[in-house]
Amino acid sequence: MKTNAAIRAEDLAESLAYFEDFLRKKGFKITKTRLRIAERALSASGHFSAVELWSSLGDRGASIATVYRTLELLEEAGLVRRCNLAGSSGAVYESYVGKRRPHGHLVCRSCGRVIEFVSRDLEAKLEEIATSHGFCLEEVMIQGVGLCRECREGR
Amino acid sequence: MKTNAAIRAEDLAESLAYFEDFLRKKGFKITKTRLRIAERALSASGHFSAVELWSSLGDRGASIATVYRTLELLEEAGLVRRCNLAGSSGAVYESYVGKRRPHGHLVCRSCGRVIEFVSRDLEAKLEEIATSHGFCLEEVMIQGVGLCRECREGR
DNA sequence: GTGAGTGCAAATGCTTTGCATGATG
DNA sequence: CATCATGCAAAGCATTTGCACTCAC
Repeated sequence: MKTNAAIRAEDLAESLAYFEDFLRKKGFKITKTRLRIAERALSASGHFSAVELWSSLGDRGASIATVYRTLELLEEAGLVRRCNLAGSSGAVYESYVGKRRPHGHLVCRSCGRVIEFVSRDLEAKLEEIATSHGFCLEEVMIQGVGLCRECREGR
Repeated sequence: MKTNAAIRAEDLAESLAYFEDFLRKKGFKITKTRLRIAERALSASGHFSAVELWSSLGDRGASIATVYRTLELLEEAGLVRRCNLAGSSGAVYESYVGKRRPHGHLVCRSCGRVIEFVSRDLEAKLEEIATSHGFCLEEVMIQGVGLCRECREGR
């Protein structure tokens, strides 16, 4: 699992502090294991699976069960997003540190590359559609599947 | 599994004929089992899982393995779409008979209800974004998660 | 010290696969 | 009658759960 060199140390620290607050407010305990998992998850670049995160922690890091349990907490805290990218069998996660805005994904069905994009127009339009159905929109998942430039041009 | 009263018999027949053609062209065999599964899948209303389809066929219908294998063929033929709706653990499928246009879903996180919508604006916008990234868009999955009118108004 | 958190291993649920048998072109 | 399709059961994988032990508060 790659960690992001571009992530600002202060953003990470802020998010970790936020996570601690979240745990306190919910009456959950602040444990070394939770913080270890949170730090790794939040500083990840790109998308990662629970198993990838788990193995990147190495021995004595945490058990896979606890990784799943902690990722759920991080998601609840709004610090991490779980998404089902087309083509992958399981769920993948992404850190929201430094980019809280919702965004969409373009997934290349050939090389698996994921391109992220943000579009207020798209969000606004979907919000409008939801409202017209009396639906209260909380989360948006927009995904396009196809071929990226590199794969179209013969790699 | 519900079958759709609103589906037109001629649409279904046309799609089944198309599936047979597809099988012939690909050199696959046209078997009773495949046609049985196809007919049920194509005439379904709403979303259904492979297991739901399988159990709706009853004894002597088909094995679950063959249901999966046939759904894959139907998807390849473009007659059925497989989608990962938020909240459900496995994949669900939907028939494209009578509504070939791509469409999005609003999924209620409380009752699981799925509202379908079609928006050319949304599609066009996503197409535009993809193009600007040199990405060749083949398939679109748009999903909103939240609360439907009924659940917001206290069921 | 007490209850929540953790690791472990077993259980689960969905999906795929290997292989012997059966049906299709 | 040669293949491909099917059923069955077993395997696979991601994820969840039960339970005894450990740690944070």
